[in-house]
Amino acid sequence: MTVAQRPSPVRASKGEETRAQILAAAVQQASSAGFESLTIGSLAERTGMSKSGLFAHFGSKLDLQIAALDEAARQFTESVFLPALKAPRGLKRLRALFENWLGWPLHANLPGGCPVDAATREYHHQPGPMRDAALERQRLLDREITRMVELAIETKELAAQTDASQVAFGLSGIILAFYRAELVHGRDEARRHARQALDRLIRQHAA
Amino acid sequence: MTVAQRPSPVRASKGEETRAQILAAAVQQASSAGFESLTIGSLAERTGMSKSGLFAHFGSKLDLQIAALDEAARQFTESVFLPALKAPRGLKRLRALFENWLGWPLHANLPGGCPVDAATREYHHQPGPMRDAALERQRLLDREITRMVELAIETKELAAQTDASQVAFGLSGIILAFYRAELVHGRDEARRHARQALDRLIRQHAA
DNA sequence: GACAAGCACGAACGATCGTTCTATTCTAGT
DNA sequence: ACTAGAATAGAACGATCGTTCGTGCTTGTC
Repeated sequence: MTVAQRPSPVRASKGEETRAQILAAAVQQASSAGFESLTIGSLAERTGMSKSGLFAHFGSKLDLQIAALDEAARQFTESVFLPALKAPRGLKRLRALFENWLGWPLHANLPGGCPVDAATREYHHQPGPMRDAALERQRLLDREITRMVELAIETKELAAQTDASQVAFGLSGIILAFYRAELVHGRDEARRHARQALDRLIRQHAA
Repeated sequence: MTVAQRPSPVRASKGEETRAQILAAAVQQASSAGFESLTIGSLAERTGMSKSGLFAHFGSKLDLQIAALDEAARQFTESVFLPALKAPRGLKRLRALFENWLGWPLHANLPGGCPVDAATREYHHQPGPMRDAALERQRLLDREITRMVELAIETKELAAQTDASQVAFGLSGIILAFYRAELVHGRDEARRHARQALDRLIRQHAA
């Protein structure tokens, strides 16, 4: 969920190509069943490779998990964050981010919602590289969102005394509640509630 | 002169007692590492039992997981929901529920937040008894919260035209954002943001 | 004190886990 | 076209998974 880190070359080598395929499958599986479900065996079957052949691309299960987390963050940046930057700074951009975010799991075929969120929940109590990586991503994300809110203050669309981090808190709550409501009440009702909640949040802090 | 030697006044049978101990450990572990991490072996080590001895209490891993989910829901009802019912209906009760909820994971030593939430995320894409049970719990919870909001409308503390389910959506978002912010920014800041978000939510729908 | 029932243990099962080897196939630069 | 190195497969390892089975303790009842 941060800035892109690797521009893709024109033609990747065979190895990098299959590695990318593996990671794509890994992200999907992690989204729906958690990063701990990323077993070498199941992933090998899913991609039609041998266990050892797949394993050789990463060297250890932990490295595979971290690579999958990075890939999930990269996808988020690519599908949600960067497109929002095309909108003019301020509320328009904030709303664009929000809409991209709501549609992301469906569009990217990530049935379990944001994988980084899943990882954060999964590892927050188990010290180690996965926990560190997930929390770092979340911090970065928070910083980006807060910055976007600050831009909306600078454009005077939000009141000058607005607490940007408080708005970011509210925004993350709407997204999280949306993912939950999507499961409990269905997509349409979840969208309706989420949009209304965002409108109310913005209205409340409007200049 | 028969000495009735009963260690505790109302003592459940030995079996039920150890079963309860196992479930208590299971709920804690599920909270921090997910229900899929509930392996017979690790749970046996944690409780100082043998694998087969522990296993005999449940008959299958699935039954153990479901029992753990039920126990988590029972704990939530006992520690969060029922105490709130002592407050007078309306906003007071809603606020009591909210405060109990915020403090629950810490007080109940559930480092990973609400286990039912964790289960919902973990299984929502894998059809089966766990998914069904988790979603059913969430629906029940939503109904209870919505009902509490409706009571606050009846007491005229909230506006008559308030959409109770929308307020319930907002409330769940605040709770979810709180759990997340607790990990990313620490408990104090998370509490501050959560309380202010609740105040704003209530003010917005106040009569 | 005998006896049935409830309860826990230890050993073992097949399956799968992550990982390490060696061997074979394929790709890419010349 | 040749070849060095990258990429993949296959077999096997010890560990752990969920589960079964047979056995021995406890416990409460006659």
